[in-house]
Amino acid sequence: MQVPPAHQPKSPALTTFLERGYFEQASDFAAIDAAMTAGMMTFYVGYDPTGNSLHVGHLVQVMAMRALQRAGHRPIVIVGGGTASVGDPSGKSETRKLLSRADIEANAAALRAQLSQFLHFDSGAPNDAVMLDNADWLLELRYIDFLREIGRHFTINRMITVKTYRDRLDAEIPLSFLEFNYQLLQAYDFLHLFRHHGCILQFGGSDQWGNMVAGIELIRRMTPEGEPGTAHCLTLPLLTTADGKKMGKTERGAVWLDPERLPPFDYYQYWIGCDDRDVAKLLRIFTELPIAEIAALTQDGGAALNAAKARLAYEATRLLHGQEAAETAQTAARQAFGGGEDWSAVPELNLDLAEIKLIDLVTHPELLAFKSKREARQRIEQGAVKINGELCIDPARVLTAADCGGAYLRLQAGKKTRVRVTILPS
RNA sequence: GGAUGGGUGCCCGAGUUGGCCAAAGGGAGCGGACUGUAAAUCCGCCGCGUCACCGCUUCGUAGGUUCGAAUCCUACCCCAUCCA
Repeated sequence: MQVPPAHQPKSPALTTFLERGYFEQASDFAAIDAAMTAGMMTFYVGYDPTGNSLHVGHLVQVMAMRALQRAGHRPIVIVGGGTASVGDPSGKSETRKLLSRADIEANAAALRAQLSQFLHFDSGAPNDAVMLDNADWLLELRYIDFLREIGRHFTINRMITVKTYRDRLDAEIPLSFLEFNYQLLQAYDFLHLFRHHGCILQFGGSDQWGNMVAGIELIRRMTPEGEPGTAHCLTLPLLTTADGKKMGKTERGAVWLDPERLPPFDYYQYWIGCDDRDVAKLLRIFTELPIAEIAALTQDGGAALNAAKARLAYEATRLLHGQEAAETAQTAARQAFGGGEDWSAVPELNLDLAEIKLIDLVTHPELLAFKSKREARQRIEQGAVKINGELCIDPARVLTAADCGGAYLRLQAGKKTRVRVTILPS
């Protein structure tokens, strides 16, 4: 394990990694730098297809891949269709449930769609990203052959020193043989990619360190004398916010990249609501603004940071959802939170009703500004709700089409919720 | 398998001589004020409802005693530590 040397790396890609904050540690910093300097390098990142959407917590890795691809290197995205049926025990305190093939395939498709926002897969360039499913080579493995060829290179003595296994054993939480094999399979993935796709670098979160190193060692042992047998890995930092929480988690749940789960407007708001202390860091990691520009945006501090946050939110939203969505979100945010009256870009809620009580509106399942009527009543009475800019403290107030002033009603509930409501019986 | 301690609201954690307990305190969260859609601070809320002092459902699960139970009894489940 090496930390980056004091001197600057030679490759643009690694330079970017360092200055933007994607780098944590590497197996051999100088060798990776050399490989990146030499020309197009192939690297890979693995994903567990256990969910159908990525969230902001995954985004550092995505941005890092994007940076490397922009620097001319070739990403391979492994979707762990094979390993998902085993389950990575890393960072998990419990044995996880297994997924069906159909789920895995659907999740893989969703993953590819989201990554396509950040990486090019089909541009025709030599460094187009490639997505592979490790089920393609893992499922056909034959047990005895695998044991003889791969298993012989691993010692139990060494394997149980890996932190993720160590922790499980120390805590005496059952670690099944199935899960124990995860490391071998991931190492085998790396070997497969090394041999068949010329992949020499893997990166991932620091919880993947042990698995990645296992791959490097396997490759070294399996490579005949005289052939280049080096592979490398590096880890990305786990981001936390200034108040010590994991990036991308809010009380309302994860910050999803899927617009069906989290509309662009809310995605934009997530970024703009960040802590002052995090702005510069977030701009470096989640946007592609030049470092000098970021410095200029954030140098004044104080209220001037709001401009930087707006830029952060805009850029981050643009990368994920495109320019149009980003502009819409920006316009909507300025109107809704800046006291504007033109809410045409603000998210809307259409009600096919003649009338609705304020308390019912605010707890409407699609809005859920407050999670129960009891809470809603209290908040309304505390002055949390404004209708068309007017404070309304009567939970029983009845709203009709007349309140929409011909178009829509501007509802603000608490600090975050801004919705354009139309009440119109069909 | 045996012994002991323990399971309380989102989390931590009081409460177990039965009523004053919807349950102290802290944290998180939410709302308001102040600000800059930030932080800090202050005030308020923080089980649910057709809701000010009313009703309903909560203190591992299921029964029981009692006018009344988180608090007592019985069985069961789970957790921690120690012994075998």
